[in-house]
Amino acid sequence: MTENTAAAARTLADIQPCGTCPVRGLAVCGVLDPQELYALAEIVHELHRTHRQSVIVEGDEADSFYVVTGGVASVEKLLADGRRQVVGFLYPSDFFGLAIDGRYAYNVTAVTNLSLCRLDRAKYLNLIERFPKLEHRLLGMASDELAANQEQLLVLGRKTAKEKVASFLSTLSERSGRLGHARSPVWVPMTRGDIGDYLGVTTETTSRMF
Amino acid sequence: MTENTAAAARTLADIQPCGTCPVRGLAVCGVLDPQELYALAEIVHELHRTHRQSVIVEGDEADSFYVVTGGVASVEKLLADGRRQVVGFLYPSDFFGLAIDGRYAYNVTAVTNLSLCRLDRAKYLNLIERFPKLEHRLLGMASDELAANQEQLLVLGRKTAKEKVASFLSTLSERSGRLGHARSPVWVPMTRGDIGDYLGVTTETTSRMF
DNA sequence: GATGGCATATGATCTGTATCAAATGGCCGC
DNA sequence: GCGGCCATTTGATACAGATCATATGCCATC
Repeated sequence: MTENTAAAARTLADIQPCGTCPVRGLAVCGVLDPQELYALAEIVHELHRTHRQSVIVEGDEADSFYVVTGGVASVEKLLADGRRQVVGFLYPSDFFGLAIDGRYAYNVTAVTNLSLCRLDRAKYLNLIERFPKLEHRLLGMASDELAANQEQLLVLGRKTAKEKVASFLSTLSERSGRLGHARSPVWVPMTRGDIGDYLGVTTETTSRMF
Repeated sequence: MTENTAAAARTLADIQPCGTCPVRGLAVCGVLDPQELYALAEIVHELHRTHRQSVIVEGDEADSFYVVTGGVASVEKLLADGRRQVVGFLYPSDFFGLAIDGRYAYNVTAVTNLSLCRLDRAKYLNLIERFPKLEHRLLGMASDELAANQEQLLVLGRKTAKEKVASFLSTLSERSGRLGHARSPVWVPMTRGDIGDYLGVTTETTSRMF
């Protein structure tokens, strides 16, 4: 791969914004080679959010897929009386936008300053038909997410508050490592309230366990 | 569709065991038309289990996919000290076998008498290359499962014991409807212990809430 | 530099569910 | 038909974590 880097970089730099995307290798996009990447870059729109701004809202018509390119977001579900469950945190290279019956079943909200790519759903489905490996990759990522969710079910259902916080920190640490950052100390951008709502405990309990 | 049924049935009856499978339309297999189904039927092995027998064990090498054709199974994760979290219940037409790093991350155990199809993973992946719609369907089913798991995270993290049992029963009822059975009364084949381990409460609490 | 709004921390009390303990009833094997 | 094994139910008590209350510190805004 080394001898190709210089040539590939010249080509890639021309494909905007995807060619120079910092998370291309890790995201769905990583399976496309440079000439295929053109097709993707054509349907990509960049967008940005700041703390607490929402990206998608439960019940919205699901017309897009998204990839996080920078910052952290939370995926959350709400109960009618205001109780909130944070279902997961999204980091650079994570995607979201899968839907049930054409609608999103969760909110996605910016935790920090957030950069995203939006992909028009119909155009993306077209692309998938041209490049089946995109769908293969998507299934792989969905499968990973499924496993992570199952692990989180174990945490929520069967662990004590202290164990929950420990699991949370160790997951953050592991993810930090996967993204190429230090495994320790970990950067914890979300509030105690966010963490509590992720772990199924209160803000106070979260604070005490830290 | 009506005028084709007789002709198709003659053809389908020849494709064993898939042609006469009771859940073919609902499972992954539903996207294949009769001549494609031959290819699937060739790699399918049927197997059976009874109450409490295990199908796959956490850590096993993930060399197969499975489809439930009859009965109910539980998907569970264990902690070293024996605490158990039931991550979901599998009904006819459900599939399982997705893996992380080539190994299963959960146990699957028969709740009732259970019938399954086993698909050799490598052969199945070959089939997916021949019929990309198989992968598309798999992604759709994984996406549904993801949504169900997120809903369950909300239940485990934020609902009271009484609400948990209510959610459980209403999910069972809905699933029963989707499989073409009565929505009420619901058939509850799993023990109070299984339900408790699914809802993150004890057997006693489950019993009291019923 | 004062003011208001959050996030966090920490203390006191309350409560939902766990835990411990029997009792009951159904089912299977002998 | 009897004995033993489970699943389930029900009761009494304990405790982890919720709830309520207050304090502290940090910014952002004026």
